[in-house]
Amino acid sequence: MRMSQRFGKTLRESPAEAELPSHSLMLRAALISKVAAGIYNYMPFAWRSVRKIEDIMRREMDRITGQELNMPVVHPAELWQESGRWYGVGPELIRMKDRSGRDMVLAMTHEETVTDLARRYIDSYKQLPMVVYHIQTKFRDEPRSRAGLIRVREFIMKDAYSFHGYEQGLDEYYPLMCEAYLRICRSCGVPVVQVLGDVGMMGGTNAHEFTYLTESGEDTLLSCPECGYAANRETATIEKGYVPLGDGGEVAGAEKVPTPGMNTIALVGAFLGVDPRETIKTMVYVAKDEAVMVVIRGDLDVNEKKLANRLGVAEVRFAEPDELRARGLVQGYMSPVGVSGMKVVADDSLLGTRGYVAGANEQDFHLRHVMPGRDFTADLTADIAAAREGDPCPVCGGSLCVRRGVEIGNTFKLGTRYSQSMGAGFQDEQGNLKPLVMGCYGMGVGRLLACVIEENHDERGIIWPMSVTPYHVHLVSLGTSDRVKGTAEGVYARLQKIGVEVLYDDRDESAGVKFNDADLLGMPIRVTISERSLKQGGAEVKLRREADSCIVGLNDLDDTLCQLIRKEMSRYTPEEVEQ
RNA sequence: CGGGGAGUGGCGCAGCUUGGUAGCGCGCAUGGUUUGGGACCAUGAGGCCGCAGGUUCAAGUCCUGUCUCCCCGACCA
Repeated sequence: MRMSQRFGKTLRESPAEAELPSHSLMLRAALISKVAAGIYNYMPFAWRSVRKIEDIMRREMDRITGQELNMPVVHPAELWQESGRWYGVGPELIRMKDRSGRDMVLAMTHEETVTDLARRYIDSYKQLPMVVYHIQTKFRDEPRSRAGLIRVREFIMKDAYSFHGYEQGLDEYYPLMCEAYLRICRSCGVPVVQVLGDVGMMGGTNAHEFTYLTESGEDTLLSCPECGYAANRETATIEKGYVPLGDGGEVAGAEKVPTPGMNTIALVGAFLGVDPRETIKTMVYVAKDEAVMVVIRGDLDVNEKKLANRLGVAEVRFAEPDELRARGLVQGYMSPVGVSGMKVVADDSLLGTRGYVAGANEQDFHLRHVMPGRDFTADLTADIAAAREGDPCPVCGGSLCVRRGVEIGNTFKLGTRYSQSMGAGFQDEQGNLKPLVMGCYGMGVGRLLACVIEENHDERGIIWPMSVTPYHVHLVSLGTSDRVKGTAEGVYARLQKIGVEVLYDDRDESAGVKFNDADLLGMPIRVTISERSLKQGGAEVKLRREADSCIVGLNDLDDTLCQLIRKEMSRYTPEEVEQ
């Protein structure tokens, strides 16, 4: 490729809209160009990288028996009505009508279409397991796009789907996919951590996210530096410990005590001389118009996402003060003791026999010796506690850290969520009709590209990993003499002939312009041919990621470059990644 | 959807307070001199100042509405 003919040119200044390095560099290097909020053109250089990333994904999917196919972007609404998501998913699903008035949707994911395929073509256990994938456009009308390609509305995704006869089959296959995901990211020069994820609206039983850790990420996760435990904030658990009875005796009967003005856990605890762990915190949430009383040990906080999941609703909100008053509840002095007509959800931190301080449902009064199970009963007891910085790790008890990251991929054990609603079954060895057990696995191509740059750049520009670089070599000629130009042209032709991907800066620009563009564009190897280099014996060869350069004789140049490319490439060849 | 900010040649910005010929840098075109870290000189091209109303003799500038974009939050497989 000749720079003089390149479609797209570099910018000296970063466009005002860019905040993240990856966004700014992609705009300055003319890798992407915005069409609308969250909708981008991929320019030729970026597209070359995209294709290489896709090929890495293909390699890894094929390696674990994936079969590539292609499913459409526009789906008939019927499929989504069958799965139920036509009714459950909000405005992020673009709905439209075709010319005959038929309801259609723009694909935001492909569980429906792939399940439709499975029910047509999978009949027997003999065909299982079956794994298909495609790399294709998705559209999600997100409320807010941000940060260039990190979060967009239209994007390319590699999504794979596996079909199994039994849970056990999925359990056996699932780790292979996780390993493939780690290998893909490693091959692209992006370090990721595998974290426990929330199953969210996808349904299913088990999920992981593959997250690139960066402060500018939008995902929050908790990780344990001691043992490596890592989980999304929405699903992270903590070791809550059990608070034994102070005196080891029996729990006395509940006793009302005056606590004037003590309307927070901290105030009550200090006033009565008890640890917050010996108190019950009571809140009222509203889930789908139903008020729910939520209790948790006083030192802990409620994770609203966990609570919503437990209640089977999309979201919960804090009850308004007048909603509390309408039920005769006094803010700051609430508890489930003596309250009827409301569902009570208790965090499992309140399990066990001991007395707590709780509200008396009366202004300026609390109760001592309140015992869950005796003085009130919960309709549902579950883990609804929020994991916070410094909380004990559920695995080893170490101190959890809050980290931010970008979710590049995710894996789900879907189970029979879609096969059941859409009637995708198979016959087992006994001839019984069973629903297919499914897994689904997504990975964002553009997002991964953005993370490649986010991870691999310096203040001068991009530093492409050899595995996904648009071109292997950036050939720069300096000066306009026939000798220099002729030599550079010859090298350009020869390298192309032996299969090296060369970007040749043949422009009549000053050295500064060319070097700065080379640094910004970031090809891993730069080859400079000038009067000076020829005088020194050949061409100057420099790695983008290193400061030093060396002179290589023109006769040795081809071999040297091929070796260098191979060596650089090997840095991104995945070894077996431990599960 | 809530809070904040911004729309002026391709990019970065000034001009708006106090209405009166639309400017600067980069980029682009042509000619010349340059050529190892964003060269220089000269001459040019390119803008319904987001859009629509209104006020005014006169609106980039004042008023109203509207659209779009960015950031934070909510949301998000």
